[in-house]
Amino acid sequence: MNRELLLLSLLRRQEMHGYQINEFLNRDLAACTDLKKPTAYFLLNKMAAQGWVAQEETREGNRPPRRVYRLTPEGETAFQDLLRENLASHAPIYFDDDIGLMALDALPADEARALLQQRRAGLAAALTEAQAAPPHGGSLQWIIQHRIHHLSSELAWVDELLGKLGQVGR
Amino acid sequence: MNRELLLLSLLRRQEMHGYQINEFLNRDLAACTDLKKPTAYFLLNKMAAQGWVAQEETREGNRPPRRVYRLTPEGETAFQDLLRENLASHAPIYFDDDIGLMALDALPADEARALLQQRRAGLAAALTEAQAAPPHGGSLQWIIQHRIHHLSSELAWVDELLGKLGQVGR
DNA sequence: TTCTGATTAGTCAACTTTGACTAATCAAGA
DNA sequence: TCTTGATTAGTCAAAGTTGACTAATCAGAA
Repeated sequence: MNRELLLLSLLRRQEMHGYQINEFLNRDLAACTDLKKPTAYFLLNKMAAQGWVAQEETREGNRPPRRVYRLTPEGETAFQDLLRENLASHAPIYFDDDIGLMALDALPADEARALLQQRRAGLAAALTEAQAAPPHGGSLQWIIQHRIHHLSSELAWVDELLGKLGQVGR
Repeated sequence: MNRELLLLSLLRRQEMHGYQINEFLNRDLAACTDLKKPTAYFLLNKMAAQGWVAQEETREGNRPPRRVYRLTPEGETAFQDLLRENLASHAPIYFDDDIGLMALDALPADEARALLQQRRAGLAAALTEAQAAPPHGGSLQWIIQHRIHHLSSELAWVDELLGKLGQVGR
């Protein structure tokens, strides 16, 4: 449902055509979601069938035609319902990412530590990059701050883990 | 790929039949993954076709027959490859959960805060529950500790957010 | 003038995931 | 004796997701 909410919240601010939506997803939201173009169209069509968004074909000058998507009143209601649900609940926290930790003993301790060091480096790089971006005052500011918060937390966790493994492993 | 890794790491420790696997997923791993029964069978069949796991039908006494899945040598190799990849990389961090924060201004500030308080309460309950479980020494210990770490971090984040919204909102 | 890349529209087949369902055996309670 | 719930096996249609692809217009570079 959160992907519908994302699209509805974009359209709520201003009507957009598909290319615009996908540019926004790729440019501004790439770090925050993995919603991709065919899925976006799939969901837009689904929501159009539900009456949450309306499509209108327009054309300016000789430019390629645009199909503009905008929110209907039903869409606004759905948006508010989804928003309330989204704010009130936290995502279940799954750690597919951590599954390897179930089987740490399958590798030599040295190799496992080296691999986790690689993970650490990747996290540190992502954190540096996220922090380097200029402070953002727009609608994405909370998401960006959460991302930084989370990356810091993950980095601290890997360090803690490496510390514990270091003690045990030698 | 991480779901394959999960199944392979289970089978690596001991061969298992489907019911056992799904019981383990529902009982012990429910908080860590959302891998569900039909997906598990789908992946087991796929990996069987790839030669990573072998199936064998057994029957004890009058009990219903069992189809036992076990790792092949190719499966062991695949397991190690996936494990190395898993340990060395961090999951991309997507915040479908946070999408509502893009549209906070769509609700009265008071209501938004109240909804986030609900989220906070849910996180706090999950954290209490996770911490209440007796310290776990088995293969899940790191995952459980990561879960606790993450829940604490999320709780701190929501508190920080509520603090900032409180200042702005009045 | 031709070619490349941005702008606009998607589509499609293949893959993955899931809620809901079927089917059989056996132990134990009512 | 009958019913319920655990143990064992899944299946299936429907929904969601994605990599790769097509098609048209226009501005600007070569």
